[in-house]
Amino acid sequence: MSATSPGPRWQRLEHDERRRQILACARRLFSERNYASVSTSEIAAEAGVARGLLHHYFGTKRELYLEVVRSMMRTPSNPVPRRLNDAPRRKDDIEPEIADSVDRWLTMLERNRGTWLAAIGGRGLGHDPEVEAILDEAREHAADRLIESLQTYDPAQAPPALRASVRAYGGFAEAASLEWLQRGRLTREQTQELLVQGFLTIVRDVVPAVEAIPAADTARTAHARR
Amino acid sequence: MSATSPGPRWQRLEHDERRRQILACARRLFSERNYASVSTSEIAAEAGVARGLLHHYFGTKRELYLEVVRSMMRTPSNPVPRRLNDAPRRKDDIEPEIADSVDRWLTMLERNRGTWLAAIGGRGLGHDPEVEAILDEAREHAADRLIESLQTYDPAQAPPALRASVRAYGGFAEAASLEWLQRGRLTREQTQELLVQGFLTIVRDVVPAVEAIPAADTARTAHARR
DNA sequence: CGGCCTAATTGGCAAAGTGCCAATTCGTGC
DNA sequence: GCACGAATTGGCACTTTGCCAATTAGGCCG
Repeated sequence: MSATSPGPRWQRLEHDERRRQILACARRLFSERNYASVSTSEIAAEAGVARGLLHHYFGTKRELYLEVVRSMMRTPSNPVPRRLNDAPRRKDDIEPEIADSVDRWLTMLERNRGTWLAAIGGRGLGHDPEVEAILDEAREHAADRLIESLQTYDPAQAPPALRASVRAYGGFAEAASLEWLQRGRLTREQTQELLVQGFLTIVRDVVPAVEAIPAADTARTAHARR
Repeated sequence: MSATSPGPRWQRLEHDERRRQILACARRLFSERNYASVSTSEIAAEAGVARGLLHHYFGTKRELYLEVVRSMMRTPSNPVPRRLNDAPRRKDDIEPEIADSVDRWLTMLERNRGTWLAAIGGRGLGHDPEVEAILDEAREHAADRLIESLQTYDPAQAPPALRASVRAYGGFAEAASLEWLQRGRLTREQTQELLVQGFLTIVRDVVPAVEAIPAADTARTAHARR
């Protein structure tokens, strides 16, 4: 702060290093708030550089943002089995490998929790709590209706694990519908079959297996007695 | 433009009607491009009103945007069974009702294709092709690895329906993981079971049923028609 | 050791966008 | 027909973004 010291007013960094530093700051800010409410001045201040420098390195605010999205996507979004060794086997014999790959993937999620939630959770970068809340409410409502149709639980008192499973099926249904409407890799008839059979097997076979596992016993699940 | 005609320079509309008109214009623009690249001036021009009027009706650009999101969410995101009539029945007996509800839901999707794709497709409003492309590439890559692990097809030559089903499972996995990491309705053990059993039943039981249905003859058949 | 030379970095300017409010204009009711 | 209220406009102040010329750090060569 003392203007008497004749030291350099700013430090010169190597190209890649400065770039990484700015990117890291932008990444943190974009993870917390949505695109529009993060200003380039703010990112520059966070990185301790002049605003013009961002443009020198990334061109425009949008390009910087896209770079952030790319860096986030380095962490996978699905369980990805490690290359299976040796001989081909029957499909119904792959359970151990799948279980293993899912396990490794979940461990990865636990470690990169923050990053993954910022990238995938909250639907794409630019984390926008209000928009999220609106979408979530609609999905939760759909889940209620689906639970109702099972005629086993009152939606308000269904075990959290069941509700979560139904929400997972919702993700399944949305993705399948996109494949039909947007990418055309499914016909309508195939989509229908996928959704119906998917629902039945999940409800009939998968959910009971999940419910057999002890639930988290936090306050939230207290009312959903074992 | 002729200043000679003494007619009113602008027309006065009833509160709700003007509001709906502006909302419709905003909705169209926000469906086509992302939030930041749509300006309030543009929306106002589209609606044929002064920019200040938007603020009179909606406060800020962001509030207008949130209103658009809400209006989009009136169309459901999941198949929602109609209230099941009469007596309770066993879970394994509900297939007809589920099939029916899925069918009605798919019909609704066909009718509201544009709206639904804008709201759900591309993950949330603010349709951003570049961001979408980045996320899609990551998910497609994960699907490749998953297909590899089945040791039945080379990922590059897998039938579109299989690839689509795997992508649907990806949606399932992401939603389940959010339930664990974000909402805490699943324990890690439950998530593991859900993902493993979900994968096995989908691959073992659902995919074969889907593949038994004739595929679209060309890759983009369904996609190409408007 | 000292000046030069390149490239990193800054600071400021112009254009565009947003929020807001006072002034204006339409239309209805008295 | 006139006044009053609500709808609508237009413009002002402020923030943000994109850009570029000027400045300065710090390595290199003599």
